[in-house]
Amino acid sequence: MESLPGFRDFEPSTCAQRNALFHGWRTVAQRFGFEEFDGPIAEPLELFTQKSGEEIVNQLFAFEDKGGRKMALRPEMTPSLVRIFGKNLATLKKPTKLFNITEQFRYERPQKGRLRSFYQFNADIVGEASLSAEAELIALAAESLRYFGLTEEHFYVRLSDRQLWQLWLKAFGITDEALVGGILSLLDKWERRPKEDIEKDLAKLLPSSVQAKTFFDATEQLRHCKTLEAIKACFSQQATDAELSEALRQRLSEFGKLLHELSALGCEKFVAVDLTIVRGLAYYTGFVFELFETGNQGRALAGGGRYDQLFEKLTRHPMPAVGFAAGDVTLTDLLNKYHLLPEYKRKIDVFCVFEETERDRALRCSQMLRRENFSVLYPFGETKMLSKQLKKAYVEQPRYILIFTQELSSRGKVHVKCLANETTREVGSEEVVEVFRRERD
RNA sequence: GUGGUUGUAGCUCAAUUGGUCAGAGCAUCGGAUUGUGGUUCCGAGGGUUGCCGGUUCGAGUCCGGUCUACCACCCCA
Repeated sequence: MESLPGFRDFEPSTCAQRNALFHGWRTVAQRFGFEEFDGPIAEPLELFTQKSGEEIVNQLFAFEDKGGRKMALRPEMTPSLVRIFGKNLATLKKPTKLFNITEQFRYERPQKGRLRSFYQFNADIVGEASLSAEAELIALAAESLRYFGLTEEHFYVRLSDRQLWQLWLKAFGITDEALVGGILSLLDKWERRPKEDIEKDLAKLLPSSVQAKTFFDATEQLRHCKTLEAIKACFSQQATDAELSEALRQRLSEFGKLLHELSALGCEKFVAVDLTIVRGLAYYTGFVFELFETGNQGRALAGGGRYDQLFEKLTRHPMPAVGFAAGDVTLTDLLNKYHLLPEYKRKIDVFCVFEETERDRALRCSQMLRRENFSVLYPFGETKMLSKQLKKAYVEQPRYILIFTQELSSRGKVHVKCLANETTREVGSEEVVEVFRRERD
């Protein structure tokens, strides 16, 4: 029987790779002082529909329990985070820096870089309105990739700002919230669809005062801006009133500060201003970013941004927050591509082989060594010839082989073979543990 | 959810136009080797060719359906 579509089996070698990812993520998050938390793997369905709307249900593993409760496997961690920490926001330390490594589930068609069950590294800063939070999260995202040996040759951060986009639309007189959302979602698929289709959709959305063609060309120009100066120049081509100019000046100043802080954090090599990133869902309120392989092959390695209104929406209490998530599927693909995931090999310290009469003695010794934190194997079942046992022992490549024979026991000795230098020592039976303790140091 | 490609042993792959085609290597287990050394040699197990149906004297091979995987859409929290 096979696993369900989009679900994976983790045999020892792939499980070890997965755990290596988890270890790296956890290590780096702790370096930044983020605290690990976790929540239930399933939540009330309502938690997800409140945040994302009813349409989300057909993308969820949603079902009813035997008590008729509507529930769903978690497709992301942010709603749980808001639920858990929204309970006592008033007493929450600010800022609170949180991370977790969770299995998540989305009912979608599996394809490259996307499965139905996957793991994500989530990091969030709650209770910090300043851009220092964005800077630190982007730095954390970059460091979590650097940890595995990836450099600016392999990946980069595309940094954008939904507030700039709102200002841009405002310059065209577009302020209606639903309309802004519609155009932002159009921006999200801008380069994946033919120009004519985009213009057609724009013509339907835009107020009659704005020509689709004009808007498209100007927006196309803004999308390609690589610097803040270019963005400023782009805006200045539009007729903007004093209020808008001042708002733009302030926002560009914030953007500049963020870039500056990222430089101080040693991330200038990784970060590119890139307004083509807007991110699909509407709850992002400010800076947004996505990490990609250089050349933009494949899906995003990580993505996130500021969501200052989500707490209020779900708990009625306002609370600024920024977060990102990085998935294991795209990262594993990338690391495999550059051979940055080591081959897994079980590490055994000691393999015991013994003559039939010495079995109990060998097992006693094995257990003493295990209690001293050494990994120890010995053959199971019917005792075979020493030569056969040794064959098995060598396959495991232990650091040492312990040999127990009747003849050695009669003299109170065992043999300790060191595979590294092919030497054999004769050691007193009672000293074995002490000898290994010394070896360890 | 829509379209395209695909499927042979645990893994990687063979099998002429439909006709001894169900095979090899790796891996696993056993023996050679009745007591201190891996690499050698020999052998064994393991597949209703994804599943269901159809065409045919005969299907791994052709046709239809279905499922999986992959790719492109939709979506991407």
